[in-house]
Amino acid sequence: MPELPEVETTLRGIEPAIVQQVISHFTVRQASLRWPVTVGISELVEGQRITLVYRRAKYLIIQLERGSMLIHLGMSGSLRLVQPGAELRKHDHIEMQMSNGSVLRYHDPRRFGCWLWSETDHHQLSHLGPEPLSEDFDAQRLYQLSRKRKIAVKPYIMDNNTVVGVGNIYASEALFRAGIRPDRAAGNISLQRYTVLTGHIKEVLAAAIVQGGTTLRDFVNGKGEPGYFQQTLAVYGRGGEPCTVCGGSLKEIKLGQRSSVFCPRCQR
DNA sequence: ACACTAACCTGCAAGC
DNA sequence: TGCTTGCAGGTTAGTG
Repeated sequence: MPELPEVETTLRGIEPAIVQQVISHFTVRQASLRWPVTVGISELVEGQRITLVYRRAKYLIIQLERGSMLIHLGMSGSLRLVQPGAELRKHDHIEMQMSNGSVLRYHDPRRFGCWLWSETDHHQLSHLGPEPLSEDFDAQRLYQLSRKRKIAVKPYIMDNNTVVGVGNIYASEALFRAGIRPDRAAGNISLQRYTVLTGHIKEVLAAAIVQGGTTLRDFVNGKGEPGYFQQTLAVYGRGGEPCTVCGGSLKEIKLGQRSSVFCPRCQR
C-alpha cells in the first residue's frame, strides 16, 4: 500500500494526536513482523513522552525522551487512530494508548512492516539517499550517479540509494509524464532528460500528498479516510488500456520483478 | 561495484 | 462452487 505520499498522509493524520503525549499502554499482539518487534518494547516505552514525530523515506519515527521507535508500513500496513475499546480487526498487531485517550493501531496483513525501538540510531536510516522533495535531490545527482550504469531507469529511481520514497506507482507515473521508457538504461539518459524527470518525480509526489495519497485496496490515512490520487493515475495498473495522451495501448512489462506499465508511443 | 533473484506473508481476483 | 495460480504498495540478503 504505502509509498511516500501515503506515509506522509499517515504522519499528518496521527501526529497531532500523539505528539507531546505520554504513552500509557503499549500492546503487542503479533511480534513477528519483518524484524521481530523489539523484545520488551512495552516496558521500554510506557510512561515516556513523545517529543517528536516525523518521516524519513517511508519510515515514521516516533522520538521519545529515551530512544525512538522506527515504524515501516511495508506493503500492506496502516496506522489508524481509533476509539478506545474499538473492535479489533484481524491483523491489528500493535496498539499504543496515550494518556490523553488517543489510541493508535498498527494493522498489517502481510507483516512486511516493522516497529522497532532503539536507544540510539536505527541502522535502517543510514545509507539512505536524499528526500525527493528536498533540494538535495536534483538532476545532477540522477545524472552523475547513473553514468556507465546498465540498470533500467525505473529500478534505478526506485533504489533508495539514488533517492528515497519513489515506489512502483509514482516511478511509473513520473516516467510517463517525462516521456521516458522505464526499461531504458539509466546510464544512457541525458542530463536534460533527467532534469525533466526530476521535476516530474517531485510534482507527482507533491500532488499525491495534496490529494491524500493513492488508495489501492484499503489504504486509509490516520483517520480512516481514503486518498484520491488513484483518480489521477495515467499508467499504473492500466496495462492494455488506452494511453490518456495518444490513445495507443499501454504495454506491461516486468522490471526487477515489478510490473511496469508504459506507453510505447509516448515514452522513448 | 553492479545486476539480478529469492524471500518474507496474506488476501484477493482470475482462470479452469 | 471450489481449487489453483499469480499478483500486490517494499526492502534486504544472497548469488554470480
